[in-house]
Amino acid sequence: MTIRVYNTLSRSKEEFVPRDPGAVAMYVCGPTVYNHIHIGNARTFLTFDVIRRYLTFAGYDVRFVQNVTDVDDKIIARAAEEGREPAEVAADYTLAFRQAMHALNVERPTVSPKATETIPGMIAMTERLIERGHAYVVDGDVYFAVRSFPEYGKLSGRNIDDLESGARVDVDARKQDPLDFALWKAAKPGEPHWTSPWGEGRPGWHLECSVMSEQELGLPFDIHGGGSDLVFPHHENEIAQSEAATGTQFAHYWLHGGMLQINSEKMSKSLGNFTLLKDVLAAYPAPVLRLLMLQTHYRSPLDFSPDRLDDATRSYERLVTPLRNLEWAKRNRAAGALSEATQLAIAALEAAPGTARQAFTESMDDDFNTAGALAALFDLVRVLNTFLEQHGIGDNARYASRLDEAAATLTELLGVLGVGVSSPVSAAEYPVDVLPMARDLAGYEGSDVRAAVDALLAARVAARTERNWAAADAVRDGLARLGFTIEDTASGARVVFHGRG
RNA sequence: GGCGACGUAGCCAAGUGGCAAGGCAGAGGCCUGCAAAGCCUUUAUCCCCGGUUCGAAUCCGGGCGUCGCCUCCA
Repeated sequence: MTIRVYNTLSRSKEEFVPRDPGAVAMYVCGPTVYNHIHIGNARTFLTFDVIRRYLTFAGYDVRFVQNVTDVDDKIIARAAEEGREPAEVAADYTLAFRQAMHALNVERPTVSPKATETIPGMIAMTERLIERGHAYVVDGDVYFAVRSFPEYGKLSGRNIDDLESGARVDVDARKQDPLDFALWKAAKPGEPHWTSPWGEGRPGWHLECSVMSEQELGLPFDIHGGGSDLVFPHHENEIAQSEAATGTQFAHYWLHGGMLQINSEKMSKSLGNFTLLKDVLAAYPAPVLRLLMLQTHYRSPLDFSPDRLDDATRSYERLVTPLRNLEWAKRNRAAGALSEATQLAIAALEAAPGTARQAFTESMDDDFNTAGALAALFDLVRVLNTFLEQHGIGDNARYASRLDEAAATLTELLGVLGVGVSSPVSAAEYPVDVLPMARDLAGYEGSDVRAAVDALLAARVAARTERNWAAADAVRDGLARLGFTIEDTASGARVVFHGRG
């Protein structure tokens, strides 16, 4: 199997060949911890989580490095606003970031270095750059000289002269060239600072990624990822620093995720049109948000709206319902009157997992086409649903094992996308409001929510047997108000709790 | 102004030379007391105009429209 990836550096899809056979070294730019992350940030982290998971699924041993920028102008500004120490602000939002990533089911990086723990390496790289004539000192600041690196602009496809004609670069008379950027900044009073050969100061933003990736992965490493808004200047500057300092290629494959948009406009903190990840996850399960984002290719823009989250909720239901139906069918195996499956139906079921796996893999191999991969899973769902619809599970173990294989494949491949399918809500989380309802409608006097729901279902069965539709529907409507849906099956009624009424 | 993406059904979206995936919504049917879940059927002159080709959503040229980067930004 050959994986092809779109490389920003070459502007084309290339066959992915890692530096070391069987292993992948990847680096993804992490957050600057001055606020909670928004769902645009989350999209990028989700994208690279899926890429990492897929590479692992494909058999690679993935070393995944992601920095935390915990010293920066915005953190200092935020701390000043709140009358706190920058380190405190950074620590709080670092924790919040890790919690949010956990909630989104993003796997933890192999290593997650902090900028403040990488200061000696950054000073060393700055010294190397000065020695090699790529950087210069002015009043305690150190700047990288872009004109000293002839390949400057190769990632973003621009040249220094074009950039300068844009007239939006700041004019600082102390710089040799307006595009020169800070490797080291002299600290102003009250700012976090470290001792350096150029006086007390703090590192520039771009430097940490160059240093950490080299320290943790070695050069050149395989994959460098981030949002497409980091291509210029951040990633361009990383390349300039690292390659000027080492004379070695920095990273082989540059992968960039598309922007999340609101009303066709980029979501960003400066525009103020952002939604925080933690707020979305408070209202929708993580798999739903993941599914929404994975239905679009990672490099395309994705317009976000609550309506789309609702659509994704239904898509998610479609993916997990067959798993629920299969479990139900197994539990009630003896109860249902089940037809003998035809050879054709058995053949279809038998072929489905392999077909799905192949289609999934082919899509993912093609630059991580998650939308295509999901289509393969929906096709598998249809086969599973159709078989269960027409034949049930039967007592025949041949069906059971084939159904189990199909379900296991579905679960496994969803897992590669990080879309969890563990039973959404356990009975323990049923609302206590079912108790008074069960007392009124079913005469249930206990305090066990699960038993209360069972009693309500039994009362409804009794009412239906008597053709007392009003009583039966009172149970159904009452449960619906509490967030339960009743599903009548060939082997009895069951409830599905959605957690929201 | 420079550089770069994108425009496929009511909505979202995959597909980059050979009869247009998938999801959501809608319509009809099956099942149901009515529902829910599920199954079956059904919904596209691929932004416009030229060109290349036996054949174009796909390649080339020109329009129109939308977005991103060029400043902190995932």
